[in-house]
Amino acid sequence: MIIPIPGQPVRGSKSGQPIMALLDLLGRSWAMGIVWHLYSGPNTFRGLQDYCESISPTTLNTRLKELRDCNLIERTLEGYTLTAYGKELYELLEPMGSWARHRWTQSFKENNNKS
Amino acid sequence: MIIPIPGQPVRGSKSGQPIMALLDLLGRSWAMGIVWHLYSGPNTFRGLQDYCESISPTTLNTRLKELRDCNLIERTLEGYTLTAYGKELYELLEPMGSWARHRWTQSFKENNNKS
DNA sequence: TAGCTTTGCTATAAAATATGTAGCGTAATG
DNA sequence: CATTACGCTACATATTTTATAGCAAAGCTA
Repeated sequence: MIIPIPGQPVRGSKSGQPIMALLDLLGRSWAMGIVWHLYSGPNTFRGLQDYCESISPTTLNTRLKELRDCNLIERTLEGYTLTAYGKELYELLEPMGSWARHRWTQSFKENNNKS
Repeated sequence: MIIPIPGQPVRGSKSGQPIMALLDLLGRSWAMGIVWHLYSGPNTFRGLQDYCESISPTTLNTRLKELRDCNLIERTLEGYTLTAYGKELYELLEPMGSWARHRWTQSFKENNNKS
């Protein structure tokens, strides 16, 4: 699996615009979920496996490697942890949580009238 | 493919927490790229195909259906367009663009010293 | 120190998802 | 009519993810 690094061609962008590389990275299964979860504190491999109910160890390991290579997480004595960059990214992701709960959920209620 | 709707079980969350449903939806290939791109204006199926250099029509069509079912895009006379909800979501995504350019890119430069 | 448990992870096969290519039906244009 | 562009479907192939088993290393515990 190609590691999406800004400035290098990635899935969906030959120019390797940073945002495209980031969307590629975060678009892989479980990537955002891992970042989201680690914000609540460091966790072990098995702990993450439990959190991501249906992730396979193969995929978890692949994702962890990618996120490490992309400077978002690192390993410490306490387990996998968000780096400073990872925390910054989480903080950008966070507003999506309340938006999803309050606004997005609402949108499904408006559509009873649809076909 | 299961459409991730808040409140219903989705990939990675039996409880269907809205944020998990959203991460599932946006985590699918090209989903974020489509939202990102449509913010610059309505576009046609073929226009989106060109933008997403390597997407197949099959996947594009699947993704468009999902995004429509999830109230983020709709079809108008001008082509596919972000809904008001889609625009709100884009605005949450937008800060990631400059973060990727300025901060994330920087993180790769710091790591020359690594193994 | 021998056994048991936990942890991080690999191997492998099967299932799910995405790509690549061809091309159909419709509508507009000439 | 013929040509073109559009939205999309079909289908075979390739890639990615899951599911399951299990191994090697480290930490108890007796």
